[in-house]
Amino acid sequence: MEQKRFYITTPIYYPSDKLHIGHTYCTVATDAMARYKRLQGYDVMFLTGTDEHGQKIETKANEAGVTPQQFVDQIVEGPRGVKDLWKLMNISYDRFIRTTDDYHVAAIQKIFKKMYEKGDIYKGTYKGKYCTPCESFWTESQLKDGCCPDCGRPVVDAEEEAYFFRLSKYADKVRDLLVNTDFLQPRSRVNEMIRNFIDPGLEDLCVSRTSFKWGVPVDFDPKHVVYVWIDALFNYTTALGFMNDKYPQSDFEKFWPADVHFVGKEIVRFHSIIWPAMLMSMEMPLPKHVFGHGWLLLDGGKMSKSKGNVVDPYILAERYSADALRYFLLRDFPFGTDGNFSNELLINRINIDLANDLGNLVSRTTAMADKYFGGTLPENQAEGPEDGELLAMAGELRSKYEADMEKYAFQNALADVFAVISRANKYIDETAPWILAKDEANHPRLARVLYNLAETLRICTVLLQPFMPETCVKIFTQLGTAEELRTWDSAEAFGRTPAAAVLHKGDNIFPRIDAAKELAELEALEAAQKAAAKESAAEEEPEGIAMIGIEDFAKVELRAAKILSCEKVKRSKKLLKLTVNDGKRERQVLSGISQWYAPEDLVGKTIVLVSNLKPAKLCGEESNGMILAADCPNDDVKVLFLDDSIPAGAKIR
RNA sequence: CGCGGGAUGGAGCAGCUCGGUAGCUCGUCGGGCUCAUAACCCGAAGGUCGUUGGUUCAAAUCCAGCUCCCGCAACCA
Repeated sequence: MEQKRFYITTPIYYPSDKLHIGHTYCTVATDAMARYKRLQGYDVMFLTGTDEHGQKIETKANEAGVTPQQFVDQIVEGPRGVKDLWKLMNISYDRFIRTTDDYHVAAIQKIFKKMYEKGDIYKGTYKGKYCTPCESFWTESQLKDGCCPDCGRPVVDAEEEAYFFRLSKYADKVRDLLVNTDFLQPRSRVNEMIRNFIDPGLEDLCVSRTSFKWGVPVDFDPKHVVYVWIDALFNYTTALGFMNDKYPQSDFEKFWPADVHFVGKEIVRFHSIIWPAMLMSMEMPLPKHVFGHGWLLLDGGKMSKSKGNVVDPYILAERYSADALRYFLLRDFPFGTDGNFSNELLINRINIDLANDLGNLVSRTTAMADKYFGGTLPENQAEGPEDGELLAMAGELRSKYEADMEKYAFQNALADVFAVISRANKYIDETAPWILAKDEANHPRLARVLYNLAETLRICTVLLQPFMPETCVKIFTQLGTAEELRTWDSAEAFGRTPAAAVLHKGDNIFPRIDAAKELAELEALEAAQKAAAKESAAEEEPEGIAMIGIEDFAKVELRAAKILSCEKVKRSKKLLKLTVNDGKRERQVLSGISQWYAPEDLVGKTIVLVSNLKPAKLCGEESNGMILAADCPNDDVKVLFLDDSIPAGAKIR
C-alpha cells in the first residue's frame, strides 16, 4: 500500500523585523500537526519560510545602510533570527523557502508570464499619489497626513502603469468554494469574507509595481516587479519544484494540493480568495483547507511594536524551555479564536499541568518503583477494583485525541491527555501504594498498581510527542519505554508494556517555577523593552520643526468662529461634524474629537478656525477648514476655546 | 443602519452546531494523605449564563430588539 501523504504549511513571514510570539504560535501549531501526522505514519511535507520582497524591506534596508538582501539575510539567517528561533522551538520543518531564492524567483517569472499569456493578467493603470521630489508613488493608504510618508511634502494625483489580475473573473467560483465547501475554516471566517469582499464585488488585483525595485522583475517588462500576491502565495508550490528544478517535479505531484495552510486571520482574505482564484487561473488543484487561527492579544489589545508590548519568544523559551512554551501556546488558546496572553497564565499553566500533574506523576511513579521493587516490577501482579476506570480512560484516549487533532482542536486534545494524567494521580490516592508496600502479601497488587501507572503514562507520553518532543524522550527514558512502544500503534490499547517493566527515577521533568519571583523579573525585562521602544520612537521624531519666516505664517489664516451646531458623523468613530459661523457665512467643518467631546459640549462656543484650508472629504462629508486643539498628555485632547466676547470672523495673528 | 467577534460564580475560559441536572483551571474555606516537585486526593461556599421580549412542556443554547467591549474597514483638515 502506498504511504499516505500530508502537506502542511505556515505562512511565509515578513522579515522586516524580528518575529514575535504570534508567529511562534502559528509555527508551533503547524509543527505539532506535522509531528502528529508523522507519528501516524504519514509521509509529511512541512513547509515554512520568509516573504522577503517589497517596499518596506527596501526602505528599512536603506535606513540601516545595507542592501535589502543583506538586511533579510541578517534577520533570517543571523543570530537570534528566524531560523535560530525555529531551532530553539524545535520546529521540524522539512523545507524552508525564501522568496529571494533564485529557483523561486525564476519560477515566479514563468508563472506570471503564463497567466499573462492566458489573458488573466493584463496591463492597465493604477491610480495613486506621486511625490515629485522623491520620485515615489504611494497609495492613498500609505500617505501620512495626506503627504509623502518619506519627506512629508504634498503629493499629486498620478497614474502608474501596472499589471492586473482578473480576480473578478473568478468571483463566482470563489464564492461557491467558500459557501459550499469546508475549504475555509473555522466556518465563522466565511461570512466575513463573503460580506466584506465578495458581496461588494471583487475588483481586479494589481499584481505589479514600478514604484520600488526590491522584488521579482517581470522578465518581459523589466521596469515592473511582481507584487506580493503572486510572489508570496505561489511559494507553496515552488517549494515543491513547481516550475523549477531545485526540487524534483515528483515532489509537486506527490504533495500538491496541500492538505492545509495554517494562516493568521489577517491574511485569511489572501488565502481564501486571491490564492484559489490564481490557482484556478493556472488550472491547478486547490488546497484542501485553509485554517485561519486567532491572535494572541496582550492586555486585550493587539501586540504592536510601538506599544512596546511585543512578547519575545526567545526570552520565554530560554527561561522555561521550548516544550513548556509550546505546550502553553497550544493548551491555553482555542486555535480558531483570539486569546489573551499573559506571563501569569504561562507560569500557572506550567506549574499546574506540567510540574504538579505530569512531572510529579512521573516522579512519584518512578520513585515508588525504585523504592519498593528496585526499579523492576515483579511479574506476579494482581488486579483490583480501582483499575477499571483508569484503564478505560487510558484505553480510549487515543481515539478521543485523534478526533480533536483532526479538527485542529489542539487545546481539546491536550485536555484529553491531561484528564487521564489527573485520573492517574487520583488512582494513586485510591490505591495507596505506600500502605500496600507495608505488607509483603500485597506486593502483587502493588506491582500491578505501579504497572498501570507506568502504562498510562506511556500512552499519554506517546500522544504528547507532537507537542513536547524533548520532554517525552526524557519521560520514556525514565519509564524504560522501548522504541516500538513509543509509536502511534502502540497507544491504541492498554497493556503493551511487558509486565516486568523497568523504570527509574531521574531528574524532575518540569521543576516548579517560583511564580512571584519570575513575574517580577519578567516585568522588569519588559519595562526595559518598553523603555527601549519609547527611546527608538523618540529618535524617529524629527529634531523639531524647521524655523519659518513670518511670510510663511501669513499664509495661514486663523479666524475666530462660533459653533452653531454639531453632530456625530455616522460611519465614523472619531469625527464630529460642526457648523460654524466664520463672520461671513456658515461652513461645515469636521474634527476628529468625538472621543473627547460630545456635540452639546461645543455648541455656542467660540473657537479658532483655520479658515483657508483646502476643502477635503472625510467619510463622505465635506470639511472646509480645521479647528485648533491641543494634544495633551495621556492621550487627552483639548479644544482651544476663545473668550465669547471675541466676534466671529476676528482675525487671529 | 459598513463587516465580524464577544458578554457564563472573584479571575481566565468551556458548553451554544443537534434546546432538557451550568462544567473546567486558578483563587477562597474545610478535610485527607505522606509515594511525590510544599506536590497529590476529597468536600464546601460562590453564577437569575449582559439586558428586554418571543418560540417551546422546557432556552446559556433557537429568534428579534437593546446596552457595553474588542478587532477589521474608513478616519483624526
